[in-house]
Amino acid sequence: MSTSPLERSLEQRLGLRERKKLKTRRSIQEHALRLFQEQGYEATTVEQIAEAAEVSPSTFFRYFPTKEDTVLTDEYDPLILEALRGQPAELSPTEALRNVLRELIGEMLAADRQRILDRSRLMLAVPALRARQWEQTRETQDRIVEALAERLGRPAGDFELRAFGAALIAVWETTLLAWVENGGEDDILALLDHGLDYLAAGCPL
Amino acid sequence: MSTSPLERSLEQRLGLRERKKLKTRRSIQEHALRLFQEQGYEATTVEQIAEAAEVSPSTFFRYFPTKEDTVLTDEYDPLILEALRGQPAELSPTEALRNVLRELIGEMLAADRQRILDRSRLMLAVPALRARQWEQTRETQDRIVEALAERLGRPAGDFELRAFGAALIAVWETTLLAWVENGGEDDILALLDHGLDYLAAGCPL
DNA sequence: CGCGATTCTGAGAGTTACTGTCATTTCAGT
DNA sequence: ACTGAAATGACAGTAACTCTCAGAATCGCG
Repeated sequence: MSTSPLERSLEQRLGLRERKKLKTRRSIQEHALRLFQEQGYEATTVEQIAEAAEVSPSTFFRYFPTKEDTVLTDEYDPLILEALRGQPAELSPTEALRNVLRELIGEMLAADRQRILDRSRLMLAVPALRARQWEQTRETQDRIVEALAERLGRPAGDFELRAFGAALIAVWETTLLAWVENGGEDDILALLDHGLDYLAAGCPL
Repeated sequence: MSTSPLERSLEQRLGLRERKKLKTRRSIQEHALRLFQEQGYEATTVEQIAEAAEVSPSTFFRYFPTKEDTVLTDEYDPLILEALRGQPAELSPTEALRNVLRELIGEMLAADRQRILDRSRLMLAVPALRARQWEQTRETQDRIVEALAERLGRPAGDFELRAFGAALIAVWETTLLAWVENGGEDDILALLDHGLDYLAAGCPL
């Protein structure tokens, strides 16, 4: 008697193969992050990580294209776009984005505060990671600008729109940086609001 | 009869050793950039560059700590600070920075337009270079913020000041990017003014 | 000019992140 | 159980660096 698809989706859901893959992936990532904390990022070799996770170096690279990717699996950026498209059309871009950021950051912190703080610290401390992170953020910025262009019916390359996106991301990065530097003790949402208000006021100095 | 220090400072100024070093450095850099243009950045190995410049790979690394540095020797960023400190104290930071950027970009373009365009294109096209460039720009941003803090008598870590610096740099990067994408045909100063005005107006959308 | 001290250079060996190939093992569906 | 597909590990190779060391070029001084 074979199990029905329904039962299986409840009990195991994924085949043994898939479960093993997920487990291996998590194992590699956890050992990597642990070793980075213990010995530093550069001082930790892929070989060590592979050994700790009990896989061969070849397998490591099948799961993570680069050593950096063990830190930089960024699940949040795609969510921003989704949330942005979900915002009511009558809101101005500024308001919509403020909502989106508030929502996501709220959830994010509630779920993972300490892990986010640790990872952010690592990313800010290691040049290679910082660089990759910025690259990723830039892509998100571009996609936000595209989404806004669509929303406003402006051309995709619109200069003001791009400047807006860049300035917004800059404020967000400043906020995150300030928060991390202060050990995660500030109220990051208040800080962000402050930054956005300041930006909307034309950055008076 | 020995030459006086004065004469030497006009005629050779530097010893043979120093002159050779400068020559070697320039040679390596020129061959590197040429090869990058011809075959692409990643496809060009340090060994090839060294061979073209008629030095050993060891020597290459004595002159440039990394392959990236052959492209990224950035002589402009330090000038910004100097120019900023030279601005009259009664100008607002915004005005002062606008002046500084206008001055420097004007000079820069007058001297080297095509080379700047080529190098910028390369830097924007190659991820590794983009990343390093951003890192460098960030450092400049930090120093600008420090200089402004001093100028205004605010604490160095002032959040608004940092947000200002970040937004300003973001607008500048957007400007440069738009200019390069359009083949350097726009009036970059007009574009920059537009961006700065837009920022000062609070990025209305 | 000559000579010792300093600096520059090239050769070579080693490390590490990554890529590609291929045989072996492990799982999935029948 | 059996077969095709996917995952794995061993291995070889590349390229960017790093370190060391011996020899050559340059400099400063008498």
